[in-house]
Amino acid sequence: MSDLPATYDPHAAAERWRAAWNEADVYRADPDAPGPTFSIVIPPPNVTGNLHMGHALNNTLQDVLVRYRRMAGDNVLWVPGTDHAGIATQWVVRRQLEAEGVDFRDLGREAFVERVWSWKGQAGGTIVHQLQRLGVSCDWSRERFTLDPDLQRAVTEHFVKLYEDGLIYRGQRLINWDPLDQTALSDLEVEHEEGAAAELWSFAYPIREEDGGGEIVVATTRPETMLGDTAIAVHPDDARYQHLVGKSVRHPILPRDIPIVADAILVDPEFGTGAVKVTPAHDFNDFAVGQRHDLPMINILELDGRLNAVCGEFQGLTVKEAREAVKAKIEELGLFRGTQAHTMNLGRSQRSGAVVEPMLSTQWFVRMKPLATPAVAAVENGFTRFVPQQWANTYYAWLRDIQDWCISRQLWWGHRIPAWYCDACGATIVARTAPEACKCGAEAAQLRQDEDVLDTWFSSALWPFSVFGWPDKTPDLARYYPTSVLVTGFDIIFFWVARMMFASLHLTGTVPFRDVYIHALVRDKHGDKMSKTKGNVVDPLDVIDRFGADAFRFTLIAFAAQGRDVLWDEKRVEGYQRFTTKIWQALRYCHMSAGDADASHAMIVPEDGPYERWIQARTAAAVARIRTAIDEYRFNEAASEIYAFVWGEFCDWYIELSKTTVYDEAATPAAKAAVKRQLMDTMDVIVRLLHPIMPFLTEEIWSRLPGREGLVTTARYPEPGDFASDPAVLDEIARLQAAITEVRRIRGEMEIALKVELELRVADPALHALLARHQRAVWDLARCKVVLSSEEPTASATGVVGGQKLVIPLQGVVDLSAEVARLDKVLAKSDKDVEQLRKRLANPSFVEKAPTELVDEVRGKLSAAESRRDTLRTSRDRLAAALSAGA
RNA sequence: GGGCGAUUAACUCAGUGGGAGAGUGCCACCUUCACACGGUGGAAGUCACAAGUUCGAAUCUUGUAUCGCCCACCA
Repeated sequence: MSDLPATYDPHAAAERWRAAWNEADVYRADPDAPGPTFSIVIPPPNVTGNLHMGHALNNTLQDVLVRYRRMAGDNVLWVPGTDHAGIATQWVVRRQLEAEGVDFRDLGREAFVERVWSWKGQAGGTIVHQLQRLGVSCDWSRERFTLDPDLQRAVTEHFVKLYEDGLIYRGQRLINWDPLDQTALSDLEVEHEEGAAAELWSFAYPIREEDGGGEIVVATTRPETMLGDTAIAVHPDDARYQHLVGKSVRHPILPRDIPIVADAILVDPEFGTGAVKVTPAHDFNDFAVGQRHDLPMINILELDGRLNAVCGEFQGLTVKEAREAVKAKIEELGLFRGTQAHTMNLGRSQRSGAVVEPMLSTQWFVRMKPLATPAVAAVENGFTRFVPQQWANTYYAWLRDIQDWCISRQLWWGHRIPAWYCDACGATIVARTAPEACKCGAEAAQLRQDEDVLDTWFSSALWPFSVFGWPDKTPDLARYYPTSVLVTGFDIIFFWVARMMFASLHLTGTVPFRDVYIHALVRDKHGDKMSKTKGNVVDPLDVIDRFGADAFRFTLIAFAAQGRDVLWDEKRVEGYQRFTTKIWQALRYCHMSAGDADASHAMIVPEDGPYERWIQARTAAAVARIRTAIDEYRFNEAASEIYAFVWGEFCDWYIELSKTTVYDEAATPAAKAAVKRQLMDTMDVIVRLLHPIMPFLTEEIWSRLPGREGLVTTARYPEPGDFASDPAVLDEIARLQAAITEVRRIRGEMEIALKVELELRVADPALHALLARHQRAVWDLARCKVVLSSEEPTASATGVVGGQKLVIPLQGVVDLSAEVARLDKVLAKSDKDVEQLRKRLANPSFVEKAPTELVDEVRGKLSAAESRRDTLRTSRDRLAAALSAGA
């Protein structure tokens, strides 16, 4: 195999293997195929989206699970797709039209929606292609879009069912209004900006003359809303105001009187003046007061956020302008009563950034309490499990204190609400298909469908089963639903996870997924959230371009410790890119030394040498640890186990040990064949273990291993039982490694080059026999000749392995005072070990109460440490004495 | 106001009851026939602080400090 390139080209490999997977159609699921079922639905990215670090992490995690389960023999399905993302998408196209000088409203609904679809056809696939560059193994034949006809049908079914069950209603309520997008928003779509500077501005309402005159002072951060005030509230126990309850004040600007009411819930008598202006149509707390006291609710705003006709002279002003104008007017009327600095939280639309106005509006709502209760119970009872578990608390907290969900949006792009209003009788008809006629006899022409569309998340909530064709009973639904696991970020537990839970429970009678793996956010290396304004955004595609998808994916996985944010540090990718190089170089070695090896897979254990048995036993242990780690969603652990095995055991030790045979001209062909086969077999195992994390590299290597058929992506994932375990050989090689390391340490610290050949004297026959058996390895790795001898020349270096002394004569090799200095250093450590162990055993309650095995273990350690210390000390003293005698 | 999380080597992070690890960086030596994107060895930490539980605490409890996030929102 001399045609093996000197380096790995991740880009060529990605191209090649993506095409090969497609060609072989290996990720298409078959509901009739055998095996345990493993299914995942992708968190559908917005169709307008571009791949960001969050997507990269999220999808790499899913891909690791999916590739692993597939190789492990499961019947795996990973459903991909995108979300129509109502507001976001409407905005993209709206801006495009504006750039062309067209106001989207002039285009009309039908033409606009058509335009969005055509945009989707051209540009909507961007994120899908970007995901593919990451190497994800979705079943693309099952790709779904939340506005596909099937999924629209599911949404309609969802709406109608909830309506029929009394869980959806239409009503006039206070909602969050985005004056820029001119649509209602749910509570979740409003983000609260903390600590906005504001002023608490006080003014007086004059009490009616017939009620005794005088004034009552209120404070507000929003003076303009006084135009919609319909009450003044005071605390019922507040002595200052008790006599005024039931009386009225005169509105200083508008021609109306306003009652003074007592409300213990709203009013804190300690705060401000203890009197509160009440604007039920523009404040959530005030709205509740209005309901309690049956107050009129006066809407003062147009849909674009400007003041309406109710406001008289202020009509047409923006809220901001009106604030100043009202203040000026009140000062002019002599009613201004002072101001003080104040901080408040400002609600902004998540999408548009506009300041959200609480507004009285007729909208559709989902009654949440009856839906939330079973959703909480399902997690409490373990039908769905959060990983890490702590996120269940977040989920509970939100669902237990939930408000009704406003689901109608004043947009054109989305699922149209399946409700019709009869012009003749005013009836509301909710139906799965457009009704032919009204009960009152009115014909279809007199029925108008609701103009609004549904919150995007109303359709996302169905994703785990709508993608399978629900409400039809499809084979996919039967086989793959409920899904195995949902992998997502904590930021959408409320938006999405909770909603999928209650929608699934209500509509399908089952939880949508067994596990929810919640991963963290990807931040920059300082822990800051990546954002365009901060300019710290890392583009995953750029990382892939520079380092390759394999190194990028490995980095994400290695960073993905449970419950922790991922702090992006490019240095780490560089490190893992080196890991790909290392593996590639290992492959080159295997080929150079074993290119003509027998291609057979068979592991013929009895004929194998000790190093082959050793690496097999180590492989068994590594495989077990790696499988367990992935099974338990400890991704970073799986990554570091593979890394440590490949680099620290296979490359550092097995490959080096294999050279004792590979480069030994005297070795028998059978011995060489066994080593060559082992090299290839271990590469084979490594590549299969690593495939879920580094799919392209491993596929490339697999294709270059002799005798391996097909694709690694369809190969079997290794199991610990595939490899012979051999405790005796593990112990033997551990001693060999310890001896080699001890010699290397002496060489390193005393700066004795490897080309200086040394003698390694061992007095213990057993240890000598062991090292002599591995003389070739000791020679290759430490340049020592092993000798059985209890003679210790004064000029020697001393080491200890397994309680036995190693002596290395150094006469003429090195300055012996260096060995004294080295031994002093080692002794200091050794003394400390002994001291610590003694201290532990000196504690009677430790000996008494700690488990016997542990106490025995510590005793063993102590005697080993003491013997080691004594050995070293004797040598050190002898050498020091000789030196001073000689000097 | 309520809740959650973090604080471990210079840096980025693992480590959920038995005496602290990795990668990067640093120092020394080595161009030895897979790899200098390498090898070998080394230095480096009162595990934020305080108290408690325990024979034993980075790990469990409580408190404190600092940082971050989520929820609620006294006008």
